[in-house]
Amino acid sequence: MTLLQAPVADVESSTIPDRIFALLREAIVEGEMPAGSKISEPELARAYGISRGPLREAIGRLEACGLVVRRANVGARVVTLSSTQLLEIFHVREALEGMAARLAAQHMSDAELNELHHLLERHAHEIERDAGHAYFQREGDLDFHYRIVQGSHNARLIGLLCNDLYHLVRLYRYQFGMPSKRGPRAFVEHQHIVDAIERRDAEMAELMMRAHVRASRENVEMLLAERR
Amino acid sequence: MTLLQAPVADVESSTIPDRIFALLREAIVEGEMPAGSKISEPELARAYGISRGPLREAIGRLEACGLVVRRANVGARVVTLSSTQLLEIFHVREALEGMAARLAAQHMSDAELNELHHLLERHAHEIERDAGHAYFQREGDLDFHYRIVQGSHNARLIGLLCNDLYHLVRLYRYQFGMPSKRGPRAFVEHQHIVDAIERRDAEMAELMMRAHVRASRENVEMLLAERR
DNA sequence: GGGGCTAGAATTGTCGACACAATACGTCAG
DNA sequence: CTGACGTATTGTGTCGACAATTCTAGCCCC
Repeated sequence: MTLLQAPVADVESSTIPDRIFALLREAIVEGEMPAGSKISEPELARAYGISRGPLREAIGRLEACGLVVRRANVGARVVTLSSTQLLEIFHVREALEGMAARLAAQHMSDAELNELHHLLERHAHEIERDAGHAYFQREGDLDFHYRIVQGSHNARLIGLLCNDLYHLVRLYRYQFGMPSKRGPRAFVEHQHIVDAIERRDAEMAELMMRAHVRASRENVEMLLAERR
Repeated sequence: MTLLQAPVADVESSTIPDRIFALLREAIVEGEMPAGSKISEPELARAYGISRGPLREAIGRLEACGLVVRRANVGARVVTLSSTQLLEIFHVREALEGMAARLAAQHMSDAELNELHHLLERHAHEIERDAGHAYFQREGDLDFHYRIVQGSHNARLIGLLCNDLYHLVRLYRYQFGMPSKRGPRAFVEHQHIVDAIERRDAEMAELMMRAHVRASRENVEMLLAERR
C-alpha cells in the first residue's frame, strides 16, 4: 500500500538500463545497499543476468542522480551523505520547492487541488488516529510535496525534484534515520500552504513552503548538533 | 579568455567519455550541431576515432544535462528548446540563483568578493567604451552569474547551475539569437546585487538577483511575443 | 497518381573478450 | 613483529561483433 512496496510497478520496462536503473535506485534508496558499499559490475551483471554494458549505463544514470559516486579506474560506490551535503540539499529544496508552490498557486487545476485536499484529510486522520507520526513524516510528507511540485506544471522543476532530490531525501532518511517529532507541526504547515494555493496567493504559497522546508532543515541541524 | 572555458578545462582528459562529453557539449552549445540534428553513433565514433561504448556514455551524460533527447531504438537528437521550456528554465534559474545570491552574501570570502568587484569594473569599461553590449550580454553576463554561484559554496547548487542550466542558457542564445538591448540595464542590476552581497545583506541579495532573472525572463517573453 | 505493404539497409541495443590500472596478498628484509 | 616491495588477481575501460528494431526504398494494388 505504501509507495515503497511498488518498486517493480514499472509497467513498460522497454529497455534493460531503464529497468536496472529503477531496481538499483530502489535498492539504494531503501538501504538494501548500504552507504559506501561498492558496486561491483561483474557481480551485479551476474545477479541480474545481464551484460556489463546496460549495467554501466544504469550506473551512469545513478551517478547523474547523485546516488552513487564514481571514480575513474576505481569504480562506483553508494553515496554517503555528509551532514553538509544534507544541508546543501535542503537549501536547494527550499529554493526549488518555494518556486514550485508559487507556480502551483498559479497553474494548479481544480481537480489537482481537490486531490491535494483529500490527501491532506487522509493525513489528518492518520495523525489523530494513532502514532502515525512515523508514516506521515516518512512517506506521506514526500507524497504531499510531490503533488505540489506536479502542480507547478514546470517539467524541469518536476524532473529536478521528483527524479533526483526526493530520492536523495529518502536515502538520507534511511541513512540517518532520525525520528523527528515534527509530524503534527509539519501537518499544520502543509495546511497553510494548501490554503495559500487555494486562494491563488502565489507569494504567500512560496513564503509558506520556504518556511516549511527551512523549519525542516533547522530541525535536522538541531538533531545533528545534539547527536555529536 | 572567458571564464566559462576555465572550469571545464581539466587539461588531463583522464577518461575518453569525459573528453568526448566536453567536446560534444561545446559543439552543441555553440550551434555547431544545429538543434534537432541527429546524433549518429557510428558516424561520431568514426569522426573521433573511438568505439561506440565510450561515445554512448558521453551521449548519456549529455542527455542527463538536457542537451540531447534520446528515444529507445531510435537514437539521440540535439534538443530543440521550445519557448515554454525556455521559460521553465528561467523560473528554475530565478529560484536557484536567488538562493545562490543569498548564500553568497553569507559565505563569500573577501578574496572572491574582490574578484567579483574587479569583474564588474571590467564590464563597466567594456560597456562605456563601445557597443560592447553584445559581448556583455552574451558571455560576460554568464561570467558574473557564474561567480555568484561559486560564491554560494554549495556544491549541489553549483553543479545544477554551472554544469547543466548555464549550458542550456548558452544553447538557447545560439538557437534563438536574440539581440536584447538589456545590457546596460542588466549591468546596473548586477551592481545592486554586488552591493547587497558586500553589505552581507542576504535577504536583499536574493531579492535583487530574483528581480534580475525575472526581468531577463520578461524581456525574453516580450521578444517572443512580438516575434510571432 | 497516391497509399499501403514488403524487403533491404542502416542504426541501436546487447554481448563477450581483451588491455590496462588498482587493489590485495604473500614474501622478504630490517 | 612490522614495514616495504613485488606479484597475482580482481575490476574497470575499451573494443569489435551479433541480434533486434527502425527507417528507407521500391513495388504492387487501388
